[in-house]
Parts: sequence; structure tokens; C-alpha cells
Amino acid sequence: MTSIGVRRTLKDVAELAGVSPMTASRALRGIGTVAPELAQRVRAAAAALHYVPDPAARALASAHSRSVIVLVPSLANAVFIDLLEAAQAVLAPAGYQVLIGSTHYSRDEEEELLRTYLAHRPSGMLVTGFERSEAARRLIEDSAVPCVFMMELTDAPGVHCVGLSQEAAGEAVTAHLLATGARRVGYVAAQLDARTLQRAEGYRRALRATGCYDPALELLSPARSSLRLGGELFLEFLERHPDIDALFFCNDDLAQGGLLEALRHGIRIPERVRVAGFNDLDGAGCSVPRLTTVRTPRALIGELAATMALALMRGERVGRTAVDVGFELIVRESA
Amino acid sequence: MTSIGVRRTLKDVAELAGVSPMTASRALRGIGTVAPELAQRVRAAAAALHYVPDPAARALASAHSRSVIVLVPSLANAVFIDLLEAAQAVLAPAGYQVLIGSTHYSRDEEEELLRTYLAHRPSGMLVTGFERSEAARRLIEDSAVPCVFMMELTDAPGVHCVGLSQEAAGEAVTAHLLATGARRVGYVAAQLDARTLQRAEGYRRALRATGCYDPALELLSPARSSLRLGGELFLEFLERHPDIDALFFCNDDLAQGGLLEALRHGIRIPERVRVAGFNDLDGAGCSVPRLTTVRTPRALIGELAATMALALMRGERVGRTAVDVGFELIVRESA
DNA sequence: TTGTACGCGTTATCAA
DNA sequence: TTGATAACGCGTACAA
Repeated sequence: MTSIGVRRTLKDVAELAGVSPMTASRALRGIGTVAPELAQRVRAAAAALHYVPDPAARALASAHSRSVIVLVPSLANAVFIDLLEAAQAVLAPAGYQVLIGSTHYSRDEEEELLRTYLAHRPSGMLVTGFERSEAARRLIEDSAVPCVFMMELTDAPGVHCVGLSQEAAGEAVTAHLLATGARRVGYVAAQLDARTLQRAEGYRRALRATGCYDPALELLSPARSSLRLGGELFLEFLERHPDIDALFFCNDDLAQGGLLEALRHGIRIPERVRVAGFNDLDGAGCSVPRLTTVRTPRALIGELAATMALALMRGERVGRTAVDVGFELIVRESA
Repeated sequence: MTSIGVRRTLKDVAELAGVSPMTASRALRGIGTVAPELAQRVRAAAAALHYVPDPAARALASAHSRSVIVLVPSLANAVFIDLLEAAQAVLAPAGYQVLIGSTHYSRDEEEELLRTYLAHRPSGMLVTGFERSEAARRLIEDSAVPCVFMMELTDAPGVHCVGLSQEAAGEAVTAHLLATGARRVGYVAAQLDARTLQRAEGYRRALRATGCYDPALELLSPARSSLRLGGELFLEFLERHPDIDALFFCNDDLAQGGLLEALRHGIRIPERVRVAGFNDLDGAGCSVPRLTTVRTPRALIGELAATMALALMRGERVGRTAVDVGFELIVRESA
């Protein structure tokens, strides 16, 4: 029934309800003390006119848009989609629009995104990890917009974060491989973001503790993570280090790529080489053999981070600024 | 160096450049006729002050935000991420911000997203397919915002779309299976969106043409697509129809899940059953055996759709309103 | 509890 | 070619 270009404004709603625009505004926002009867009339009028507040006018008048920036390194990685979906599930019902940004693992792109998005005067922001350019750090700091850091943890006071110790998780995986008898354990990684390197640290710590550490057994590729790359690195590793008895891949994609190449070449897993991944993505339970990995509670991280941001946006002080969601070693068939 | 809360406005820039705000506005937008020397001074002033235009004020004054809505059914599907990334790669350099929305394959959610996003007065919009609620259709229509439909094609005049014939692609896959000797060909699908059903139509057409069509060989599950589900449906299908000699899965995820269960149960592919997927996702070339599938040029669709939207937004009339990007049958080892 | 006046930062419009 | 003025639609601050 609505014809083209009909834009209802607060004034229209107010007139229909027989009140001033200001009262209508208050009623619709559920603010202050508006007589219940009036509020009801305003809501009815708004509904009748299909009134939708103009976010631009709102932002301009109040100096705040009802939006929350969420920055992740990539959309091609299920880990970050889980984060996004969970955050959105919290923020949307609270009336906030989520502005999704992918940095493509680039500091420059993150900086650019921050500059662009901050111009919208968001009410809050969720970003991934702590590794970023100095300029980006300052943009966040100076904007004074409540910010929650996801995935990793820090002790720094006043910094709000929800995540897990990537190093501890990496150590746990390696410890498991050692506990099942492995002695020559390799680490295969790609993308090489901060978390991947933190897992490497955990890997080293576990090996050093048992005197098994050998720097030659680390294969770090800056290339983008993929099944294909995992397969290539797997074969390369076996060729270079035939004495290997376990491989810890920094993520499930690489690990599954390795498992597939193993199948293709008749390399028996875990008999010949134990294989472990990281993240416990959907497919980990379906591979042949099923993948031993670490379950990272991504959805929980997104949910708690969004909830924490919401609290900060309301001006509340949150008690626990660093929330450790932990991780869970999932032992399946591959190691 | 910038201190907290310093917001530069057009007025600041204008003062520094020694011109009126209006001239500064024009100079920065590269509009109308501003003396080259003045324009240069304004740009310098803007740069010096790190001036960033306020998008809210802009949208309010001009009744248009420099944003483009892009709606996809899911972020968990690499197909749509490819679409998004490609569109963004075109729109961002053109100065448009992309508002990403996931409908979760829900008509209601799409309607809700449209209502929310349209309030921002976007300059353009990209949506997926043609299947949506009547209300959503009207929201798009009445908004008068240039809209390009992605993934599917239509002959309807005045409708701008970039995609491929899902039916023709489904037919091509099935024809290939038949050409390699299969006679009892099954179709396994999940999610059951419009495109999945269009592929089913193509499948039927190919089978009818050779007199091999048997409605009992269609297994349609409304559940979400996943590797696990693919494996389950594969085993279920083989048990119900032991005489089957080929299976066409509506997407690569399901197909790969099937391949993995086949491996686990020692069912030889393609000897026992030929298997084909759809989309040619990253992993298709890595599976065991490598997956025969159809390559859909998603990135190209996103790119062309965004380019077309850009043209429409500039008020240009585009010659070809329906762009068929085609598809390519990728024959590997599984069929 | 309700309403009035004003301003948010920008662009459209018109005049010079 | 440039500038003054008036919106855009809403919320803040204050008055009633």
C-alpha cells in the first residue's frame, strides 16, 4: 500500500498520536516518563505509519549511531563467521546494527576500515586480537568508543577481552602428542598471524619440557591457509624429515589437507604419523581418519564479547575485564 | 598527535583554506566548477586536519548515504563470501561502504534486514536470487534504490541480474553422468533454496530426455548443508537404492561428505557409484578421489553485479540487464 | 510529565 | 565561479 518515496518522520507520528515530536521520540525510545496511555498511542501511530527512525538524523543529533563495528581478519575462515554470527545474535536484538569488516589479515586494511567506520560514530566495537598498527591502536584509543578484543587474552589493565590462551592450547595439543608416544613432533603453520605464532610458542614449550624440541621441525609458510597447502606442506615435511612421528597443524584446514594427501599416498594415520589440527571446525569429525584437534569456543567468544561491549556502551563497569573461555582437547582417531 | 574527541568539520577545513564551507564541500567532492587553485587549497587543508566527512550529516542533507546493501543467504557458505568479497572490491574503491547482511535463508530475516538497511537510504543494493516474501519484493520496489539480483537469471524486463542458469548447470552435470554410462542417477540435496530446486529441475530434464527419470531417486532434506549430512544422506541413499550407479549432490559440501563416508566404508568411487558436486569450492580438487563438479564463477558475479549497480547508481542505463556468466563442468576423478 | 528552541554537519538551492 | 541560507530528521537542554 505504501507508495514510492513516502518517508514518515517523527513529526508524522506525533501528529497522528496528537502529541509533540519530542514526546513521540521519548515514547518510541522508552525513555523518561511518558504517560503510559500516550506512549501506547505513539507506538500505535508509529506502527500504523510503518515509521522507521532515520539513523542519519539520529546519529547527527545524538553524536552516536546505533551501530557496532566488528572487525575480523577474514570471512573465508569459519572461525570468524562463528564469531560474527554470535555477536550479531546478541547485538541485533539489542537494537544495534553490526558493521562487518574484514581486514584480510592486513594492518593497512584494518586501519582503513577503522578510519571509515569510526566516522559513523559507532556505539561500540569488537576487534580480533591485539596485533595491529600503531595508528590503528591510536584510532581505537582516541575514538573513546568502547572496545572489546576477541580471541586472545591479556593482563593489561583496563583492556576488555574475551578469548583463550592460544599458547596454552598449542601446548596442550603437543603434550597430548608426546603423551601418546611421539618424540619427533613437527609444527606446520600458514598465514602466520599472531595466534598461529602463539600456538607455536606453546608447541615449543611442551617440547622443551621433554627435551624434544628441534627448531628444524617447524614449517612456517606465510601463504594463505588451504586444504591444498596443507597437503603440500604435509608431503614436503615427510620428505624432509622422514623420522617424524607426529605433526601439529596450526588449523584444521591444513590438517585435513594433510590427511587427504596421506590417504592418496597410502600413508597411514596415525600409525605412520600422528596428526592434530586446531579449532574443531565442522569437518573435523568427518575426516578419514577423524581429526584430533582443539575445540575453541568461538560462538561463546562472540557472544560474551558482544555482551561485554553492550555493558560498556551502557556505561556500566564490567568486573572481569579479561574473560578466559578456555579450550577443549578433542581426541579422535588421527592422534 | 590527534587528541581525543577532536572532530574536524567542513567548516574547519573551509576556514583553513580561506573559503566558504560550500566551496570546500564542492572541492572535496570534485563537483561543479571550483577554481583548480582553490580546490587544491581545500584538499590540502582537509589532509592537514585529517578531515573525514560525517556520513550521517551527509546522508541527512542529501537523502542518500554512500553505502550499498549486499544481502546473501549465509556467511557460512564460501559461495557467498566469494560474492561479497568481489562486490566489495569494486564498491569500496568507488567510495561506497558495503553493508553486509545474512538472511540465514529466511524470508522473514531478509525482510527485516531490508527494513533496517533501507532506512539508511543506501545508494544501491545487491541481493541473492529472486525468491523472497511479497513484502520484501515491495520494499525493494518502493525504495526505488537501484538493485541487482545475483546468482540466478530472469527474462523479466527491467530486472537487472547477473548469474547463471542453475537449471542448465544441473542438467549438464546429469548429462555428464549419463554420458559416462550411468542409468540410475540420484539427486541429493539439502537446504532446498530456490537454486537447489532449479538444479533439481535440470537433473530431471536430463534424465527424462534419456528415459531414466525415477522420482524415487531424489533425496531432498530441508536440513542445513554440511559434510556430516552429506555422509549420512550418502549412506542412506545407498541402502535404500542399492542399484544406484551415480549420485549428483546439490553442492560440494554434501558431495565431499559422501566421499568421506565412502572411504570409511570401503565403497569405491567412481567404480561403485559416480559422485558429482556443485560449485567447485576450494576443497573439490583435494578430495579423495578428486571431485567432479561444476565451477560457478561467483567472484565474477559479485564483480559484475557491483559494477552494474554502480552504473545504475550513476543514473546510466545499462544495455544488457541480464548477464549470464555461464558455468563450467569440471571433470575430475569421482565421476 | 510535556513541550519549545536549538543545533548536529552537510548538501541543495538560489542569488550574486 | 563562489557564497549565503535553508533545510534534512532527530535528540539535548531547558522551560513550562
